[in-house]
Amino acid sequence: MHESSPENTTIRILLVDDHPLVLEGISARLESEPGIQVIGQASNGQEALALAAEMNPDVVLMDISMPVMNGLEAAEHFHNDQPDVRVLILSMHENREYIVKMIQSGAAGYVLKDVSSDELLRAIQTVYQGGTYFSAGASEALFSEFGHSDQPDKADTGLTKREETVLKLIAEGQVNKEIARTLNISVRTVETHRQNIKQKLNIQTAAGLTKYALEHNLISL
Amino acid sequence: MHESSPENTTIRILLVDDHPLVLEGISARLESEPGIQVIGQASNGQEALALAAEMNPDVVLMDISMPVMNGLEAAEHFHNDQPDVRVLILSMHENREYIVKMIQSGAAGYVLKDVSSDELLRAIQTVYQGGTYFSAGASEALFSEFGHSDQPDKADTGLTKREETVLKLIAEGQVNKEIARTLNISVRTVETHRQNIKQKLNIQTAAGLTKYALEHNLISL
DNA sequence: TGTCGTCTCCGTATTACTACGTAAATGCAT
DNA sequence: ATGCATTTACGTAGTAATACGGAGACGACA
Repeated sequence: MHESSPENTTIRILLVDDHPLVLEGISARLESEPGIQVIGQASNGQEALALAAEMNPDVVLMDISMPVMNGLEAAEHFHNDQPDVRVLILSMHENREYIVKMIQSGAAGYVLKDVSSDELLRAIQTVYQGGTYFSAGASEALFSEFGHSDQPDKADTGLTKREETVLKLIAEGQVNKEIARTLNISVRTVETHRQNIKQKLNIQTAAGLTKYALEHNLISL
Repeated sequence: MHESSPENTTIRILLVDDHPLVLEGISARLESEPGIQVIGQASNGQEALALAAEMNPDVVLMDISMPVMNGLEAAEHFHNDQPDVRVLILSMHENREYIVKMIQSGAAGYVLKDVSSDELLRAIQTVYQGGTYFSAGASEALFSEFGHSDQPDKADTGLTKREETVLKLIAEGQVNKEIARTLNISVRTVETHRQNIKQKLNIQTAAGLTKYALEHNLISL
């Protein structure tokens, strides 16, 4: 990882935002902090990637919505091409989808644009040290989903219990004959269930059924 | 939320750990910090809940494994009964299951016991302000599960490029005829690919192929 | 140059699945 | 007890997929 005593080291930051005003504002706030150095600015993801390759920043502080290449794509590229760079997203969107996507794209943190400079500083230090930071709104949005919404909530499929059972077995890759043996019913019955399921879900292929089952948390990988 | 300038406010902390030594050590380290005040100590979850009800701490810094009532249960109780209290878990376990469970129980953060006091301080401030904090090891463990973690790591499948392409289409639910049209090849060719794929992967059904494709991140839901 | 792997295509026979339909037994609710 | 959904099962016909097989074109690499 990085240094063991980060407060003694200067964290080199690349700022990425398509609004010059925002860029300047944040830059000014950060520059006044000891231990923080803004080594570059970019106005879109493409620029950011190029600049980062040159300057090798510790942390990229980046907006999501940008022209040319948005923060999402950029984060992915960073993650693949320059994995040492920690990407901290600075966004106005409190949208769960966004946040989850960002994390999946390899971002190390997500702070909302209404945070105090104090909190922003802390976020930067956190991600710099390898941690993960979500500001209040972000973490609420995030964990209300997978966190403590108790169950992986099996959505209502409109299927009967038996049909769900059959669907699971299909999704797991069993053929009708195996399913019949498993459930101690005839192959014909399995076929009937299979038909009904496909009809109800409007899905044509076995592969599609598996995908459906996974999407709806009937089975897991 | 709380104060807007937290560095001017004293964060009142309740320490919970069943090892007196750990309790003292952390207490000493934290007390030397301005802005932090350890207002109480408890040696198990039950004590912690009782003490917290009296003293109304801002942050509960708590171990997981404890006698009488462990951190998990305690966190749940805090979440339900004293939701204003921010629970920060201090654990030696880097186990994903643990971390996920803690979050589901309403913990606001999870730091490993090997963190620096500097990082611990930052974690405390973060959760105090309503954020979520995971130290490096914790966030790695956490997000390797539900997100993406490091790479979507398209594992080596032993399949050729063409076969992977076909597999993707199969997994998406296309039938051979559609795949043939999509790729501008004959149905027979698709069949051949399909056979080779199944043979290589030792999978019998289309559903199984879909599952495989998902497991190996060839497609996503 | 020659071999190897890949991609392409086809034939034949068999098996699995689909699309329709029918219908009996069961359990649950009104 | 009657009605309704569910689960079970079968018939027939057709389509899709599989299990074998062979084979030509092409590029990479030795």
